[in-house]
Amino acid sequence: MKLNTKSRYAVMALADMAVFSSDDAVSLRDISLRQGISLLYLEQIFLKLKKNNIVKSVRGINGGYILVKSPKELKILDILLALDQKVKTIGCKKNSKKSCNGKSTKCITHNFWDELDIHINSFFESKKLSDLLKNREARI
Amino acid sequence: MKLNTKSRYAVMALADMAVFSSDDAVSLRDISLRQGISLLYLEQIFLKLKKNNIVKSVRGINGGYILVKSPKELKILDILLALDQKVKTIGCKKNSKKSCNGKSTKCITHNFWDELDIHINSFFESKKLSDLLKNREARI
DNA sequence: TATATACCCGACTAAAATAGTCAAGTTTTT
DNA sequence: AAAAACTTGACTATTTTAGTCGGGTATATA
Repeated sequence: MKLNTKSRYAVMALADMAVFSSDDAVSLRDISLRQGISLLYLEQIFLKLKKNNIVKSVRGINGGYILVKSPKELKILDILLALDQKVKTIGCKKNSKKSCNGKSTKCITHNFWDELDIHINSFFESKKLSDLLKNREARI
Repeated sequence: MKLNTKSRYAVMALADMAVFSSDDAVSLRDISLRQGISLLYLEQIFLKLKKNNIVKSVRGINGGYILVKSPKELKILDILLALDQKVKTIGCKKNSKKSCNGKSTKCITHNFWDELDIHINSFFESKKLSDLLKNREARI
């Protein structure tokens, strides 16, 4: 049970932007160098972040990306959703279109998975990007 | 971010055992029929549950499996651990042997993933098998 | 206005994980 | 003896993941 790298790198990259924020756009090249994430991969990730209005882009020679919201307002959940990272443990059986059929023995675990989803989602909902920056060491 | 089927089926199967508990062992054949899970697959799952002392087996013609602990004492976490289902979101980068190297910018997200793990693990730690049975409908 | 920088975007692929099956047992009750 | 049920390792097809590739487009600055 783990988050995929796209989600993790997205959070990492946005945290990087928050740390190195200025009025200027932050280029993927800089993030790539600082965080050790492939530039090509970052492009793919930021495409989704842009589509989901987490960042906006500035094209051209001094271009890059800018956070749409302040780190204090940006929920981690929004980042994960932008990367299609649904927190879904899946109820009952794998392929059931309807998550439950009528037979209730098959649904013994159903409510439990729902609870788990709520538990995890509320964590991501409560955490803001700025929360990640709090405990880090002062020095770069 | 989801639990694999082995883990989910394990919880489902054990919940089934708890519901249909008696002094006798419960056969995998019965669980398979009731829960619609492949018998062969259940065998693989129960092998691990047995190795990890979640169930004990009774061989022979009226054999099957018996819960080692009562559902009230059996933590969901123990079940997941038996299936190798570590709740590890992975810190920092994928392949780093040491989860952090000295450069602290790379560890911006590190504490956050740790917090997430703790959050999820404490959920599984607090929930017992008996908790799954509470809300289910009275009728089979 | 040339050009380098940086975003844009779909398609592709290798590798790993997952879900599940198969074969060939052993044990125990009736 | 025979049938039910557990035991175990190996095998495989499918799916997912992680990441690359190629060929764009936009724009600031020299």
